[in-house]
Parts: sequence; structure tokens; C-alpha cells
Amino acid sequence: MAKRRSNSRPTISDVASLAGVGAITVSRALREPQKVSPALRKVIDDAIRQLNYVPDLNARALASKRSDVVAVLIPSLTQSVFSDVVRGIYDGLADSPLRIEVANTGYDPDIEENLVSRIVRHQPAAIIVSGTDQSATTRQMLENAGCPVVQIMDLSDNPIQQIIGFSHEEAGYQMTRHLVQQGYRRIAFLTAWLSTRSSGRLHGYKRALDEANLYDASLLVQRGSASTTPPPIAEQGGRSFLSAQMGKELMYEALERHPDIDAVFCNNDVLALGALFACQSLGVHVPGRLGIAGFNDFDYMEAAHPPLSSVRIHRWRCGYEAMTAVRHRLDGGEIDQAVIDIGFDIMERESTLRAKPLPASAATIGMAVSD
Amino acid sequence: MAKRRSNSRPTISDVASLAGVGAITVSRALREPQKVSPALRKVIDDAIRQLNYVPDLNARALASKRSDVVAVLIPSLTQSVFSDVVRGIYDGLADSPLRIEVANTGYDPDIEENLVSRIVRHQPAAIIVSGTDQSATTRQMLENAGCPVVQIMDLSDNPIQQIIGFSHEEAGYQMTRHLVQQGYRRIAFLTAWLSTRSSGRLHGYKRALDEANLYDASLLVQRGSASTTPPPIAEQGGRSFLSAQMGKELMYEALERHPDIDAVFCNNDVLALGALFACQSLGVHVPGRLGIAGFNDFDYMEAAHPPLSSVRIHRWRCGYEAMTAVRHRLDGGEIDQAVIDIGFDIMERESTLRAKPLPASAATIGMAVSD
DNA sequence: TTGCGCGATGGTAGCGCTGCCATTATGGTT
DNA sequence: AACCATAATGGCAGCGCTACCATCGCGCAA
Repeated sequence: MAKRRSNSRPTISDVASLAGVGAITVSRALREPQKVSPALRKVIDDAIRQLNYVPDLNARALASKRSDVVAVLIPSLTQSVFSDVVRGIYDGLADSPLRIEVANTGYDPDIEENLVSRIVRHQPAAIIVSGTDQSATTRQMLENAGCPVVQIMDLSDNPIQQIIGFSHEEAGYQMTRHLVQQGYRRIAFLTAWLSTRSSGRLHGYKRALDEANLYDASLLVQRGSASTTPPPIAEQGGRSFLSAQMGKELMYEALERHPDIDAVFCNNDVLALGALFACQSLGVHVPGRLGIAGFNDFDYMEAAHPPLSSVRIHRWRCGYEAMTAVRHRLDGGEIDQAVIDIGFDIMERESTLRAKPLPASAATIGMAVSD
Repeated sequence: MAKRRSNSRPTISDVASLAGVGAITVSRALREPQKVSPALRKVIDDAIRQLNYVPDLNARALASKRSDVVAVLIPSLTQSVFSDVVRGIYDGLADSPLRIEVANTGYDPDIEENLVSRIVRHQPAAIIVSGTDQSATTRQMLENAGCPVVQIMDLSDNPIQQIIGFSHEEAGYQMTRHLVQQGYRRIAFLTAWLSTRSSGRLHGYKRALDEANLYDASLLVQRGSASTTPPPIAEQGGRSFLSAQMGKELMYEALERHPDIDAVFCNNDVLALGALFACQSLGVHVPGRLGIAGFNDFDYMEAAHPPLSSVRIHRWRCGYEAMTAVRHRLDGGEIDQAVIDIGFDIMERESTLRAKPLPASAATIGMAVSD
């Protein structure tokens, strides 16, 4: 290694002396150009280009007590729901100096608490966190973080600061309504495990069936612990707990335990896909003998044979909007809207369309038909 | 805002004076505990706990010219191949102070160059980057980054420092061999777009068919530009270019243009899934009339009806090993092995198993059979 | 006894940047 | 003409930590 001093990167004062100005003016030209006269700005820009100067972000973060890292807390890195969200967040930071640091809570509030306690001390520029089920401690740390905090993928009357998402309860309700309208009467709910958000969907399902006097608690078919606390993670290194294989097994189980069911509402498209394969292997006709609906509307739902109905949720947009909100506030803006509902769409496809549907008068909110 | 000074976080010198030692000793106790006597260490630990002291990472990064951020460069955030890899990387940093910053190159060398130039100046602890097709400039920046650099998801004779992955060429070759052995003669290659790594698979496919005197260049069915340079990205906000729907369309096209094909090797499982649905909708029997093979071995391949053959690649492990290598070197270790081949497995499933396979004497390298 | 190597500890001087306040110039107001 | 608000710029003093070198004491060889 050669001498540090001589060949190390140019600093802000190198630029300043080349441009013949004070260091602070260079700093200002970089961060608040409108506060520097155009003439000087030009001189400084030239000097920067000439020296190939790049600011040291660590120094900046230390001096300003604020970094340009946006921390993103999600329950799972591998579920495509969340990768789409992250993608939206990432796309939202284009043309900004912001960076993202991703952390995985594994659906575990304790892990989340731990991560937040670490993250908060890094002085992040902002924090984006999934859902509303933070522990009290976590919530308080986030409140005191001193930076914008945006919750995503759910709704709440009482956001930490701001929340962007949709109602899982309402989505579950609407999809179940659709099934009822199509004439299905014995509708099972298939799930691998119930996260807080999954439970919302289940509640919506129950509400819709209660309304139609069709609810039967025994039609909930699930795997793993029914508790809301611990995570079902078995992702490490291999198969995820939430898999098409699991959907297939749940479907077999459902048909065996309740031969009279005429539809299944799957908590996740991956399960719906597995359920479809199960039906195919058993020669159970979809949608004639059995209707199948999923949740998320992954791309293969439309391509399936038959095309599978699902609830399209705006994952990418959710992330993107969250980032937009963050940037707005980082630019000094106020919170316009503490709760932003980005909605969802019920994608009615062949897998739940029976020959003779009931009159489709109701069920209009947040609906759309694909193709 | 109250006075900064009074209520701000405790610093290292607060700890030092409470413990009655020099600040530097506290610093040392934190980073190189073995250099501090056990007695003092205890006193310092107590002081830390009492004050609830947490080091300021920005200050540390500035002073040491080294942060604890591991930069991860991947071509796509949404393809589950890469989310699995990221998950592996993430799992690999457990119990370390390291964090990950994810950046998305979108398969574009220019974007990659840009990202690297920014990242390098943040003084990351390490850089993990996908593939071997960096531009010359990018490569040079990485060489000069002054931190561990690990390439992943491919192999090369000439890694920047270290590479962990597998041979796409060999994988394509082995899978195609398997198809030939099963008696398939007119094997099409379906792809949405050819990344550098996809091209490797295609080469392997060609090699295997050449050997068997079965190669026919017209059986390459692809969509989008055939060029290797530009990215096919249309992910933003909606459907990905690489989708089951695309696989379905490619399958239709293949059957129309080449009614005599008896198998398809899909560059990606998502395409294979779409191809299966296309066959189902056309009443084309799989594997009797048509064999289908995919690549990646996503979880639904095994669950499909019929179960779909694929090349299982060790995505999670690849990320995990990369992180392990990084940590080894951050701990002062040398590079043990510049090139680490983690292999792959040919998963032979029903979708490519014909009634009368040829004697399965050959094709033994890196093989495994599921179920 | 002297000297020396070595482990343990501390002091000093920044790392490169920005917050705060001061200073100067400018132009309009009374 | 005196005054003042405002814009443009700069100086100083750290932000909290670590690199570097110095120091101290102790045990052991000569």
C-alpha cells in the first residue's frame, strides 16, 4: 500500500481550493444548488468533474447525522409478493442518492424488534416496514426513529406515521362473495399458515359466508401451527413451507375430509396452483366440479389451464408509492395522507366461472375482469 | 428539538469515562476483545450495558474507511432465482454486524457500471456480483475496490477474485443428454431472451445435440431481440417479460412452426410451466407426445401434473457460500479456492420419461433423481 | 544489574463532511 | 442618509470513531 494521503480520493476541500471557494460552498452546491449563484456553481461543477470528486457518504452521514440508506423490513425475501414490493421500492429511488438495505423479519416480531433496534442506530434516511403487527417496543422505536417511517401491505386506522396498502379483510370478502355468486356453496379455505394478513383474508371469507349463511368452520384446511406468533419458516436452503406441493396436499386433504366441497379459496396463488395440479391428477373438473381461487395474482394464474381466479394486489405499486412518500418527506414535504388505500382487483377467471352464475348485480367495489 | 448535546446517544468516550479507561480501549474491546485484558473487558462491558451504548456505524466507517455494508449486485430483484440467492446471502450474514445493500443491474452492463462506480466509493465491506459479463471498466473498478469481491451463479477460469457457481453450459448439456436418452429426437429450445448465462445453456444444448447428430438451428424458439446486449426488461409495475404466459405462447409457436417436435427444453421453469399449460389446453400429451424440461427447479415443478423435469440449481447455497467466503476473508483469511463449483442436479421427472428409454449408461455427472 | 521484547493501554490527530453563525454585498424603504 | 431585510459566501468547530505511535510495566536473557 502506498501513502494514504497522496493518492487517496479527492476531498471536498480539494475541490474548494481548485474552484477558489470555501469548502462549505462546495458542500452547498452539491446539496442545495439553488442557494449558490449560477456562476459559482459552474466553476464548482467543473472542478468536481476535473478531479473526479465523489462525496464520501460515510463522512456526510456522520456530520449530518443522517445517512442515505432506506431500511426495508420484510417478512420474507423469497416470497415473490415481497420481491415485487422491493422491486417497486427500488424503482422508486431512481435518480436519487438513496440506497436500500433489506432485512428479513421471518414473520417473527422478536427478530423484527432486534433488527429495528439495530437499524435505528444507523440513522437511516427512512424506514419501510411491512404490516401493522409490530411489537409495542418496535413501534415505539419506530416512532422515535426521527426519520420517515412508512408501513406497507396493509391498512390501519392508527399508522405509526403513514401506511400504504389495502384491506386483506375486504379482499377476502370480495373474492368469497364472487364465489358465492357463482353458485358455490361449500367453500373451503386452504392455507399453509396464517400470518396476520392471512388472518384478515380469512375474516373476510368468514364474513362473506356468514352473510350468505354458508359458513362452516370445519372447512378451514391448514397446515402447521394455528398460532399467530411463531413463524413457519422452513425456507432455509430448500423448499419453502409455502409451496405448490403443499397446495396439492392441502387439496387432497380437503377433498378427503370434505368430499362435498365445491370450491376452494387458497390463501396464496402457490397453493392454488398446487390445488389445480391435485385436481388434474384426480380428474376433478375445474370449475365444474370444483372452483379454485387464489390470492396475489402471480403471472401464472392467467396462463394456467384453466386460468385461475385470484385477487390481484398491487405489490410493485405499493413499494413504489412507499418510496414516493418517503422522498416527498425527505424533500421536506408533510404527510399528505396518513392512510393510502391502493386497493386490489378481483380477477374472475375460468376456474371460478360456472355455467350459471347468479345475477352479478352486487360485488362491484374494486373489481376487474381479466382478458 | 431539545439540545443535541445533552440527550443524544452516549458515545464511546462516555463509556470510557464511566469505565475509567481510555476511549481507544473501549474501541478495542469492541472490535478486538482478545487484545484487552479480561478484567478490563468486563468493566467496559458493564459500562456499555449501563449506558445502553451502541456504536455509531457512520463514524466507524469514516474513521476506518471501511463500512459493514456488503453490496449485492443482481440482474433482477423479482426473478425468484435471485431472491433465493439473496436469501442465502442474507442467511449467511447471521450473527455478524454486516448488512446488505441490494442493487439491480437489470442485465445491463452500463447500469451495472454505474452502480459499481457508486458503490465502490461507499467503501463497502465486500461486493457480491452476479455472473462474469462485467464490462472492462466495471471489472477494473472491482479489482481496485480494495475489498473482497465474489462473483456468483457462474464459473470462469479468470475470476476477479473468487467465483462460486456452476456451469450453465454443462447443465444445458446434461439435461439435453437426458432428453436424447429418453428417445426424443426433435428437441426445441424455448427462451424469452438470452442472457449470458442462458446462452451458456443453449451452447450445452447444442453440444449434446451435435454429438447425437440431432441439432437443428431452426428449433430455437425465442422472443424479443436475439442480441446479447440490451435487457428485455418490462417488469415495471406489471407482468414480467419472463412469464408463464410467454411460455404458453412460445409453446404454441413451436408446435405451429415445427409440428414434428417431440420435446422442448425451456430456458426457465416459468416458461416450462406455461408450456405445460399450452399442452394441456391443446390436449397434447406430456410426456407421450411431447417432453418438457425446464431450468431452475422451482418448487412447483415437482407438484405439476405431470411432474416437470428440471435442472436443480443451488441458489440458496450459492448465496450462502458467497457470504461465507466473504466473511472468511473479512476475518483475515486468504482465498482458499478461487473457483468453487457447486454443481447442479438433473431432476428427471415424468414430463420427460418415455416408456422406452435408451439404456441409461451415460449421463452420470451431477445427476440425481427426485422422488 | 542492565537491557530488551512484548503485551496492555492511552493520547493525539485526524477521517471528510456539515451545522451554526458570522460576514459581506445588494437593493429597497423610510 | 441611515437602516434593514435578504442573498451569497465563508470560518470554525465538531460529528464519533479509529490509525498510529508512544508509553508503561513486567519477565527474562545476558
